[in-house]
Amino acid sequence: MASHGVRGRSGGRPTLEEVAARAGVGRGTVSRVINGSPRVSDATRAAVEAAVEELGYVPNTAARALAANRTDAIALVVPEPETRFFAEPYFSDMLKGVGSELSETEMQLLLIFAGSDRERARLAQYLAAHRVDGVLLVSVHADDPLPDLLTQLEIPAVISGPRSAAEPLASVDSDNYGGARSAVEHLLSRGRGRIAHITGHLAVYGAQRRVDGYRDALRDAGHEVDEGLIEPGDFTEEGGRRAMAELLRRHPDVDAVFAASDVTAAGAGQVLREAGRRIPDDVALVGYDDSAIARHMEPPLTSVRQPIEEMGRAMIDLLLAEIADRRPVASRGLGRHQVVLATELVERRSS
Amino acid sequence: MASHGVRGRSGGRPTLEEVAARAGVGRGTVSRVINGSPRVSDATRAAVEAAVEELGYVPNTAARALAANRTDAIALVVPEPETRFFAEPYFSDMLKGVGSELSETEMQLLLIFAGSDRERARLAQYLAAHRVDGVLLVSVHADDPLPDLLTQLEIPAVISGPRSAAEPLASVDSDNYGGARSAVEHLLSRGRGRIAHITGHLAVYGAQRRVDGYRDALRDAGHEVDEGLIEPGDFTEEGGRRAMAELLRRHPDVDAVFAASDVTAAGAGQVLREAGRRIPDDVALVGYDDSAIARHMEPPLTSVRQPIEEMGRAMIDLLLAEIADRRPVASRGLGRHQVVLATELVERRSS
DNA sequence: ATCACTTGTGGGAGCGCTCCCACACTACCT
DNA sequence: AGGTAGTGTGGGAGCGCTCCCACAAGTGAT
Repeated sequence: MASHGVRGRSGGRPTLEEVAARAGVGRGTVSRVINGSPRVSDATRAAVEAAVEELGYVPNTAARALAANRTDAIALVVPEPETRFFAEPYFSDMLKGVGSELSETEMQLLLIFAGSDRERARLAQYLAAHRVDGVLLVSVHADDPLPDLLTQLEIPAVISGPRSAAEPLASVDSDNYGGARSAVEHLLSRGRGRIAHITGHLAVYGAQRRVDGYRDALRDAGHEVDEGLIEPGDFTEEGGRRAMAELLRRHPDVDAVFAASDVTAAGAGQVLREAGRRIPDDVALVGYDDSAIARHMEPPLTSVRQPIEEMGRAMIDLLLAEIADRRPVASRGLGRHQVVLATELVERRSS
Repeated sequence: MASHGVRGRSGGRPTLEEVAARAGVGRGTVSRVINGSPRVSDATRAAVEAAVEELGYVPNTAARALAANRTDAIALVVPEPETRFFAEPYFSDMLKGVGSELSETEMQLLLIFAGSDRERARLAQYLAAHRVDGVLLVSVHADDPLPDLLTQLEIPAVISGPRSAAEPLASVDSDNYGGARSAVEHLLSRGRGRIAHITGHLAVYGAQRRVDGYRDALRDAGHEVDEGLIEPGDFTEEGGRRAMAELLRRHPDVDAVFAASDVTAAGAGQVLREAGRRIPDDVALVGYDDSAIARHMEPPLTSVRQPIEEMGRAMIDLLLAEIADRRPVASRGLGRHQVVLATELVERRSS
C-alpha cells in the first residue's frame, strides 16, 4: 500500500499533474499550454512554461498516443530489399526531402523495408496495429497489394508515381509526359529525324506517359510516328541492350535514341558502340533520371532530371494534410490530391 | 474475413476485453496468452487464440507501452548527415546485420540521423522522452556527448568502436590490433623490410590499436620499429596523399605501406605513382576496410576486412540482453559487455 | 437589472493495456 | 482431518495523457 504514494513524486519522470501542481494550475491547463492552445492567458502560460522548464518535463508519448489515438509517426515504406535502397540515389534524395520537410514538425519518420515476404507480413501486422498515422509509399509496382491494404485499414497514404490515371491514393509524380517531350524536342532541334524510343516497363504508368510524350512531341513537330521505332524495354541495362539490338536490326537508319532510364541508355550505348556507331556523331542518346551513371558515361549522357528531393517534400505535405483531414471523414473531397512536378533536361555530350 | 462490427461496440478495433468476452475468460488470461505466459491451460489458450483470430485482434501498442513502460523499439543512431550514410557501404552492411537479427523479435528499428545540430537537439528531446528502449550508436567520435547523455538517461546502449580501452558502454568492435598485425605480417612474409604505416585519426581508439598492432608485428618478427615510418593520417584520401609525400621525402627507401583505411591507401597510391614507383613491384600497398574502392583500384588493393554485418548482429544481441537486464538494477555486472570480432586479410595484387 | 455570449480554467472520465493480489481448485503430504 | 504447496484464473488499480463538460468571471446589449 506504500507502493504508489512514493513512486509518483520522487521516482521517474515528472508528469502533467506534477507540472500542474508546481504551476498552481489544473491538469487541463498544462495540457493546453503543451499543445499550444490559444485559449490560455499569457500569465498562466508563462507560469506553466516555467514549471515545465524547472521540472524538465517531457510529455509521455505512449500516454498521449493512447488518449488521443494518434502516434505522431509516419512510415516511409520501401518495397525493396535494403540493398537496392542503398544502391539507388533515388531513395537517398527522397529521404533527404522527406527528412527536411518533416523536421519542421513533431512527426517521427520510420523507415520500413518490405522486400521479402517475411518483411511484408511484418509490415502488414505493423499497419494493422495502426502504429503510424500515415504512410509514404515509394516505388510501388502496379500489382502491389499494399495500397489497397492501406485503403482498407483507412490509413492515410501518399504514393510516389500513381499506378494509373485513376489512382485513388494521393500521389506525387514528376511530369513524365513533359520530360519525354523535352527530350524528343531537344533531339529534333539537333536535327535528328529518326528518333527511336526504348520504353520502360509498360506496366508502370510513368513509362506509358513517357511514350505518350514521345509520340506527341513528334506529332506536334509535324513528324509522323513510326510505331516500329518504339521498342519495349523494362528500365534495366539488359533490356536496353536487347531493345537497341532489335532497333538496329529493323531500323539501321536510326539517328537518335531516347531511353526511358539512364541504365537503359547505358545498355543501348554499349550495343551502339559494338555496332560501330559513334555517339553522338552517328546516333544521339538521351536518358532519363539524371543519375550518377549519366555523368560517368562516356560520353556523358544527356538526361531528364526529376526533382526527387522536392517530390519527397511534396509527399510529406500531402500526407500531413491528409492526416489533418481525417476528422471530417465524410468530406473526402477529390481536391488537390495529385501533385506533378516539372522535370528538367540536362544536356551533355551524348546528344 | 468478416472483420467485426457484430460484437464491437462502436466499430473500432477489438480490445483485450472484447476478446476475453468472446473467449469466455477474464482480461488477465487473454493478456497472458498474448504474451506467451506458460501459466495458462492448453484448453484456455486454444479458446483465446480462436477468439483472437475471429476478431482479428491486434494489441494496441500505445496502451501496452503506457502500462508496461516500454516501447518495443530501439534506435540506430547515425551521427552523420544522410549523405555520408548512403555513401559508405559500412552503414548499409551494418543495417543489414541489425535488421536480420531484429527480425527474429518483436522489436521495431528506428533509423535516426543526427548530423546537424538541429537534428541532434531533436534526438536529445527524443531520448529524453524515452521513446526507445535502447540505442545503437555507430561511428561515434571520441568527444561526442551522446554516449554520456544516454548513460545519464539510463537508456541501454551499445556502441560500435569503443572510445577507449575503458569504454563504459557495451561495445562491439573488430579486432583492429589483430587486423593490423595480419597486414604487417603479410608484408613481412612477402619479403618487405621497410614497411611504413599511415595511421587513421589518432583520436579514434581503433586507429591507435592499429598502430599498436603494426608495432608489435614488427617487433615480434625481430625488426626494430622506426618511429619515423609511422606517419599520422586521418582516414581520408587527402590525408593519405599528404602522408605518403612526407614518407617519400624522409624515407625514399620505403618498400611497403600499410594504410589505416582504403581511401587513405588510394591517396597514397596516387602519390606513389606520381613519384614513379610501381605497385607492388617497388612499393607494396595494403589498406583497411575492404571497401568497394579496394576492388576497383588499379591494381586491386589488398585490404583487411571487418565483418560489419556480423558486428551489427552482435550489437543487437548485446543491446537486447542489456534491455532484458534492466530489471535487477543493482546487478549491473561488468560481464561480457565487450565483443571483438576477428578480421580477415583479403589479398589482391597490390602486395 | 437581466440575459447572452465569450474567455479562461479545473477536473472527471476514459483510452487499452500490464501488474499483481485474491481466490478457487487440486494434489500430496502429515 | 487439517495443512501446505502449487496451478489457473478473474478483475481491481493504475500508467499519463486528451477530451470535454461545467463553471466562474468578465463584457456588452437590452
